[in-house]
Amino acid sequence: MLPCLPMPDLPVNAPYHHGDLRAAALQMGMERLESQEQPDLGLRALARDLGVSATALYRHFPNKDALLDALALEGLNRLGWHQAEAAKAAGGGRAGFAEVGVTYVDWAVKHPALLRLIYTRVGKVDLDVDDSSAMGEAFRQLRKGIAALMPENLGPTERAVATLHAWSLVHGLAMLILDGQVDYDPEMIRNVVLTTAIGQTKTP
Amino acid sequence: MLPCLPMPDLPVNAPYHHGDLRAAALQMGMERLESQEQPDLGLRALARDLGVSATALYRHFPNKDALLDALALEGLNRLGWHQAEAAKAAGGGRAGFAEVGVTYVDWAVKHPALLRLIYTRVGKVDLDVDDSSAMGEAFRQLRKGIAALMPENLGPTERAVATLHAWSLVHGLAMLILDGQVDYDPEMIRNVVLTTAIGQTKTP
DNA sequence: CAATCAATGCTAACAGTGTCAACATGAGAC
DNA sequence: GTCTCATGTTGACACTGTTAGCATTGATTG
Repeated sequence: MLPCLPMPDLPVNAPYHHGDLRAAALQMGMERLESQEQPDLGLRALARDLGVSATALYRHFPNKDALLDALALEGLNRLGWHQAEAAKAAGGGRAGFAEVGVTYVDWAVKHPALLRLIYTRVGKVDLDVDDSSAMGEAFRQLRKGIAALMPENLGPTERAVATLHAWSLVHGLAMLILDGQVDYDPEMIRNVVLTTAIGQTKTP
Repeated sequence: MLPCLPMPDLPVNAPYHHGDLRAAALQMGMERLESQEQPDLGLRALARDLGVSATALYRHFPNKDALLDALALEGLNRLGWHQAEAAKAAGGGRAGFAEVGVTYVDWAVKHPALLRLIYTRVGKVDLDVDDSSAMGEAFRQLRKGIAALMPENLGPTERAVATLHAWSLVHGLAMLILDGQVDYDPEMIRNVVLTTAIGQTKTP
């Protein structure tokens, strides 16, 4: 019910004359991503609510896509950090593994617009070419975090398969819940994640 | 290189005086979804290339969303039909199950824009309220097709868990491939899908 | 301290979009 | 033959992303 957040202490950094517009724009975009399901991230709309001209943002982002990429990167870093924390807290073993999966889905449910933005944006970045991009690096870290949960007695390919399996599973689960295909039930998710035989090979 | 497709035999149905514009619009939208990764489905752009006025489409669709919904529904029906065919051809057992999973991912790779549209659109439809919508029905059928692949000696809840697991897995796999996170390798996918223990319960 | 310069912001404008209201056209029904 | 309703068109409004050119300000020099 607070139409305008009353804290005046938002100058995160004030290196230039009117305030840190770039940080302010990212913060406002992030707030919208957190509070609305389908946030309006238009340049003009953002600039208007920031009390600034329509084209002022072009001094900080080359175009709209760059702004969205920056927001997606920030979201990806938050997700990666959150997952790392969960993995640390849950410990190893199947139970801990399931817990981390539940954590992923839980985060997705709590930040639906942000997760959608992440996976919308990362699809448009050419990760093969711009391999050293911040986006690619953040994703590599996320994947590494998932791989770290795997049992240690696996070969490299088995490990890769298991990592891909886990990632696909929780990601698909999150997407289906976000799209309203499945109700969000942590117990159900725990069961689904546990329905995985790590290390099983292809021999039928 | 054909600016105007020269086949005059596109009157799928010609009940009114200028031709079946609705069908023509859907056909053109579908062609763009099939041939381009990020197709331009704007109303004006479509109307222009259809040789028709910008607002003519409003006689057939209440707004842009309705057009996109219609395209998504058509895509969903095609996907469901394709999956049903694959399930019929693959037969039962773990191998057949994996084959159907590979088929799903394969379809997604071949129709990336269409699959994205489907899952973008279905998220905006309120399936709880409009439960009898064509979209909801098509999705229910897809889910039913997946459930039919499960072994028959499972209880209803185990069946639900296994179905959700399978659906999440292939959907997440498809999304990760579409987003460039994972290379498309059918053998890899087969392995990942096989890394699933159907019927395993939650007891650790 | 004063002058310069680059960073930052503003205005005006262009092309494009979705959407509405009002008007025109034509095919089929009486 | 006339009427009517479905279909298509024109014009307009409020948006959007983006660019070019001009204004301002803070910091960096001499």
